[in-house]
Amino acid sequence: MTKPDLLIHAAFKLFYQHGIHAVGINTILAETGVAKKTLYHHFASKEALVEAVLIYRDQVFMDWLTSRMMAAGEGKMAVLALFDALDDWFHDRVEVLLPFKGCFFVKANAEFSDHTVNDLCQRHKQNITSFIQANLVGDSSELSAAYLAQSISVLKEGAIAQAYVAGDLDAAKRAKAMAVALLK
Amino acid sequence: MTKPDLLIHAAFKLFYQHGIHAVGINTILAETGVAKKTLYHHFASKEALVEAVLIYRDQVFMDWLTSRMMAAGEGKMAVLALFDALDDWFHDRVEVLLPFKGCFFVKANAEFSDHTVNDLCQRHKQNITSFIQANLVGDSSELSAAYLAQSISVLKEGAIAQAYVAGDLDAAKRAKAMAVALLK
DNA sequence: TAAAAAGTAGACCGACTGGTCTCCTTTTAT
DNA sequence: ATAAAAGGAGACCAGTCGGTCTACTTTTTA
Repeated sequence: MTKPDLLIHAAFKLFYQHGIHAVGINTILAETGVAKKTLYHHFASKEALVEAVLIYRDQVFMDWLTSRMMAAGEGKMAVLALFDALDDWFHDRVEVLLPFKGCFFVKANAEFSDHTVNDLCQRHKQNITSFIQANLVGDSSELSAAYLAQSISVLKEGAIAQAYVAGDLDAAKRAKAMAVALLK
Repeated sequence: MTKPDLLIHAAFKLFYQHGIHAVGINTILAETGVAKKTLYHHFASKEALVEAVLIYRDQVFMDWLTSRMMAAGEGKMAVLALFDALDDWFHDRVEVLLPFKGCFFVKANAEFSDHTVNDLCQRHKQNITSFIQANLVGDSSELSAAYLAQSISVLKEGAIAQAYVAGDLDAAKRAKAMAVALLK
């Protein structure tokens, strides 16, 4: 693994667990054994590393989610599979996502205001909603695909937040039941 | 207003907007004009102030929410009024909650791990779910009040997260529509 | 009115932050 | 083989962090 990737992986793990402001650059260095000079050779600043971490997590999460959804079929089947995937995530059955600690983008977004980080988080959320919507167009429904996709997103966000903050690890199952009713 | 209250108000405003770790004690002092000694006369540490702020916000939020729900009637009517209240909050029509910046407890929870703060956030969420549940017991339904209350909580959390992170300010309206279907 | 409590201003402290720099070694590519 | 790039170890920097302390003033209370 290249040094930048090594740093991004370690940084994500620490940021995800303890928060971004709570983790100093020196902690990441100590964790990886990488020299400070090397870090600043590849990243202009901590901020740049944070952004790289967000982009990395976006890719990992989207790749995982899309593959899980596509494997389940098309249209509504794919959308409902989203909640099965979430359920696996909450119960730590998805290694690539690391032990469940809520949504990294929601958490990162909470630590900044009027910042590039916020844009990256918003874009990540919009990407997911767009992907859901793409699976819904064409399906017969009196409700528009856009409206349905946004509703599904509400269920998805709610399940994640409820599972993490309130410790309700079965939130995805309830969210799925509501999604079934919505898409029927 | 007493000094402790003054500090708590200003601290909440700053923490809510910029994050807890991002706001130093000196910023709060400068904002309020209070002397550092006075702050440490009333609070043992920044941590103690943070906890006081969480308790304060819990009270303000719960008072507002319960009064909005009770004013709408009983049972399902109260529960559905929750989403109307959220819609007002998202659109900055609720002065006591300050301009909408997402859920303070979700944000605070994101900045700590294995900490008193996390317990306070979890308890806040559980209090709300319990209150919802209390409005649902007795209502005829094949689903238990506990299950319904948790589902409503998923919708509520989802609406807040979606409104804040994705900028979908009408998320409460969609959540309400799903709540109507759920409680029917 | 006098003692006690609460408040102010700000110097000061050690610890830590993100970031720079020097010196030296290892790896890579031509 | 050799030059360039990447990496390591860590001293060092200015700034900021939470928190303490002194000296003095204001407010409250009995």
